[in-house]
Amino acid sequence: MMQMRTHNCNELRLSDAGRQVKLVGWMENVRTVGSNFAFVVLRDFYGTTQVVVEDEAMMAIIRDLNKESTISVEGVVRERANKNPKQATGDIEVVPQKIEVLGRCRYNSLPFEINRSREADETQRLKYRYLDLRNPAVKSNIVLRCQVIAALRQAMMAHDFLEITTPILTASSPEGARDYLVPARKHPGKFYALPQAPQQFKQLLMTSGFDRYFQIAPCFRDEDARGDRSPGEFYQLDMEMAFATQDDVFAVLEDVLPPIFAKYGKYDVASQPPFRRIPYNTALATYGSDKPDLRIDLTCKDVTALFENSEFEAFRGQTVKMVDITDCALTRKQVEKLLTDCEVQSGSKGYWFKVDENGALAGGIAKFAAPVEDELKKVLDLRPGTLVVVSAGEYATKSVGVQIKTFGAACEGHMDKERYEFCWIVDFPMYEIGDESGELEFCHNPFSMPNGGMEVLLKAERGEMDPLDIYANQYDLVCNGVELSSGAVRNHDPEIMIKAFELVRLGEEDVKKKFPAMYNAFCYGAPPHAGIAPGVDRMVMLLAGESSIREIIPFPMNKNAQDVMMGAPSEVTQKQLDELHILVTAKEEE
RNA sequence: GGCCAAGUAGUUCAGUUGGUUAGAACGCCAGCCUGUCACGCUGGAGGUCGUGGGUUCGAGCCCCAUCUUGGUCGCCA
Repeated sequence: MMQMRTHNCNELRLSDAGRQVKLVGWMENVRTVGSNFAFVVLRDFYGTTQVVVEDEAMMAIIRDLNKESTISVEGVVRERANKNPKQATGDIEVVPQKIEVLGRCRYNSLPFEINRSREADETQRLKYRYLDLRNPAVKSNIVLRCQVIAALRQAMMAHDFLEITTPILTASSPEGARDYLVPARKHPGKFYALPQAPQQFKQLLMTSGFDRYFQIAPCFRDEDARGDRSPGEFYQLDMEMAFATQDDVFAVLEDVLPPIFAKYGKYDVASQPPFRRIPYNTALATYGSDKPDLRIDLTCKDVTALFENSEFEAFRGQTVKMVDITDCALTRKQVEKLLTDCEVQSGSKGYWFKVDENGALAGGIAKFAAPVEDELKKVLDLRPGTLVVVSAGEYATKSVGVQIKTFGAACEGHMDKERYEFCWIVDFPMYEIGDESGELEFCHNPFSMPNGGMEVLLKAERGEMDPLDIYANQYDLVCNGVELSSGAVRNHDPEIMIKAFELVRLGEEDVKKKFPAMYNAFCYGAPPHAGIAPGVDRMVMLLAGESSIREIIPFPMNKNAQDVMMGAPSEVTQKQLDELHILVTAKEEE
């Protein structure tokens, strides 16, 4: 036989009995029964097949091998005496005539057991990622990732989008996150930057006359990690459409995403278009979050007015928000534990009271709620069994958002977990008062077209309207409480761009300096255009039902942006530094 | 950078008010077992309890510092 294998380890069935075959794979397990009889589990990418070793020559080879060695097994397929219905190949086994060692595993003790690697310490898993990935349960997320990306590409092409790659080595962008810089050998003292997103390139493509662009785009941002945010690099389904409105962008994603979520997701129900559209301010007021989880049926009510003169100091004169959770079976201890969890996440203390079986307010801060019980009943459902959680103070809005997500997940009957709920968050404010400067600043990004265009900017300039009331044609796509992407109708008009900058005390020179290529390009006739960029990693994470983004990245970095397997980042030679004209002024302690 | 949690055998964990020789499961090694499939049975090896200091007659446990990891806030237009 010339090929290395005739079948894979998930292929042979009862009908193959008697066939001469050759399999290859990893020796996953050996079960010896008696002294000259053993079952060997052979595993490859596709599955496992049992090899039964019955003679001394074969036994000698197996005894000499550590688990996880790769071997080739040539032999005959035989019907099993005892079949295993749990295994796809459980009706047959292979009786070897020849076993060849292909790659010896030199260690009889591994950093973790392959099939239980998900329970192992994460640093060990990342250091030995190639072993971790041998676990089919770990590998399956990477397979899923591949399938999802292929499906996205196919769907985008079907919608007449062209995939165009944009530069990885580009110019540092003055706005946004910290850049990853790359020293330019031929230009001492100058640096390339890795793109935080292909934002400017895709807008330039629109200006070039490409009508619909997309890219599975690598993006690089030097910011700290989170559970759902990988440090350093991530991928976006970046897209942009010329002569398009917000509705056009929504229509494409509402067409592309639900079938992919339904097909590849852990849950088979995905909300159907059109997705709910929730104005940013409404989302904050109703859900305490700009990324609400619509699987949860809880909302918050602002009861600030009722506690203006409260005896409770934490409420008096403060913003007070309440969430009524009907039919809540949580014990007092559980409630307080959950509130502590919320406090860790939001940094703001939470309070509670409940309605007992007689309809009386009890527990927690009931004493302070009692004086306004009648008024509370008008906005809250205070029937027996209702739990009310409360946030107060400067950060009440955000705090109540954390409470809704935490208690919604913990309380029976308030969250239908097995589904994907999409919504658009729309009408983001264009400007805000900066925390540090105390002056008007761009709230999100200066690329977005203000809702109302030049007219509203001029009004604000003349003092006829509050600039804080200007909304941007900007939107977020949210699924199950996860921000999947941000997008906008872009500001393609240099005049409006300059005016938008003038409101934050900048001018034409600043626009030119910050976005020279885009500004110049827009002066040659630009199409109105709009786009969005859903995060591929987060999407796969939702589909896989994982809570850590590292589970769906083939070779993830740890929280501190290190690749412990490759040893990155690492020191480089003095010669390399010299070529790059780099003087290192501080070093990390070894 | 702040806050919270964790760090004990190769791995995952337990370890009582601070008190004898630090345990279990899995893995590993040896022996037994001719139909296992999370094989089984018997035995064995394997520990500077993250590191350094302190309190104490006595510290895995208490205190301080430090390191590492995870979560979270800041940050992420």
